Amino acid sequence: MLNSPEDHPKVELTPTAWAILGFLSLKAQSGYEILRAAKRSMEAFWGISNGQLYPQLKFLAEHGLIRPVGEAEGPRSRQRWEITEAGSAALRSWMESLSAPVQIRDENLVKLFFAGQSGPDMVGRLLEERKRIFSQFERVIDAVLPGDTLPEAEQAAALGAPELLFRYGKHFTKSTMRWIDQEEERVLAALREQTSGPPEDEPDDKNEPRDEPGGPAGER
Amino acid sequence: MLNSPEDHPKVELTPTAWAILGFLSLKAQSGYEILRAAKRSMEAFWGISNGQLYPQLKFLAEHGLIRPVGEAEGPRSRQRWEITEAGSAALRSWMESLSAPVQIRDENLVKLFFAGQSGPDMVGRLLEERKRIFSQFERVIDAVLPGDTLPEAEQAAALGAPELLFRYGKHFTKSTMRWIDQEEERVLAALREQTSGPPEDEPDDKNEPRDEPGGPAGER
DNA sequence: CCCTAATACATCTGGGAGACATATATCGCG
DNA sequence: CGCGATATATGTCTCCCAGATGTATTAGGG
Repeated sequence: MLNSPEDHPKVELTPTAWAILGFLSLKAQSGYEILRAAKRSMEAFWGISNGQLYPQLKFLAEHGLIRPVGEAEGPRSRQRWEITEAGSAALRSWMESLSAPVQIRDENLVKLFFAGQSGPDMVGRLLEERKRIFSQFERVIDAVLPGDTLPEAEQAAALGAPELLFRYGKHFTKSTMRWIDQEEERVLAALREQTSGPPEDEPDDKNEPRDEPGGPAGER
Repeated sequence: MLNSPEDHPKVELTPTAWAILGFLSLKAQSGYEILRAAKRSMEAFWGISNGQLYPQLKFLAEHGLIRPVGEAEGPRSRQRWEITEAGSAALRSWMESLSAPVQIRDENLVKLFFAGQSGPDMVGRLLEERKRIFSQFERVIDAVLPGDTLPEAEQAAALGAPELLFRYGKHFTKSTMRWIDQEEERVLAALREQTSGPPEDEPDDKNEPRDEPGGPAGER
């Protein structure tokens, strides 16, 4: 047959391209539909941006991993795409390849890192903000499984997703919230210490929050 | 005096620039030292890349938020920097400003999202990989607190960090590992179901992993 | 039939990661 | 003392990516 795997020798794809291919493996759809599906289903753990999507669709088509289905009704009208045999094969081999390490960018945590210098109440304020951030995060997660309004094609893949992502998101947010509560107790303890003179005892923990030697502790 | 806050009206800084400023608020140091400190202390939750660091140092100096201390011994030799008054003020107002939402890029999770189509054992393989990823992650976290080898200046800020980051990292990895174990039990259940005919009962959970209604379940 | 909004695709700008390139300091060793 | 190897330190380049913005198309209401 025509499309042997050797037709398109081996192309390096960007992670975004693999994700696009993944969505097209669920069903044939347009770029815009991919965008919305990605936004609803996995925005929390993986972004697909406008600026990457359309060039990548073109690139994937050029390399025979996807093909247009039907005709675009106009130069700027909706165009649906479907995955090819070669695309499915590539996708499977991607699934079996090593994944990139998890990458996190957490500005609130950076602030917390430096907040020690500014005293316990700065830490407290940042923990409050973190609570807000993660309750917002949880709302995003909750939108992943809005009951039974999911399109059929995604329900077909339900063994892995989106239920799995939903469960992970829930686990993740709940666990983070618990950590914040623990840290807030620490802050309260530090504040008590500060107002009532510093006693030497410490609760049950090995990492005692040691005072700065001559530092800018009580500058607020 | 000369450096009133109005000298440098208001500049938008990149998140990386704020982090650099934060490290210089701990102590005067060179770009390379910042790089190493960031790598050791917060690589897991915030990256500072080579390509951003040196241009940003120049930018911060131009805007009077940091200044060189001493002289560079040669055109390409070590140059130490210290934070200025204006820099400290800017840093504090950054700490009080709203933080960007947490951003995560988790390729393994994307694969898991699409893995349902490929059957339970693909999910199982990906969960195994996830375990490896997070045990690696935990080793990074463990390196944050290597006993007492931390430089003094960072120990001075210990109320917030690096102990706080260490605790968060530990909490995060342990929690993720627990989730993986739970999901692996699900996979085992699905595999049992697959080999011994599908019984209708389900363990105690509300999100039952439903079979695909005519799908490519047993294609391996 | 026009106005407006939603849909859909496309482009642009700047931040960020990592590889690579270059320059300097240090150290072992004969 | 000299010389290579390694670690330190700064600088540059490329590509990926997010988000903003721009523009064309479609749908709906009056």
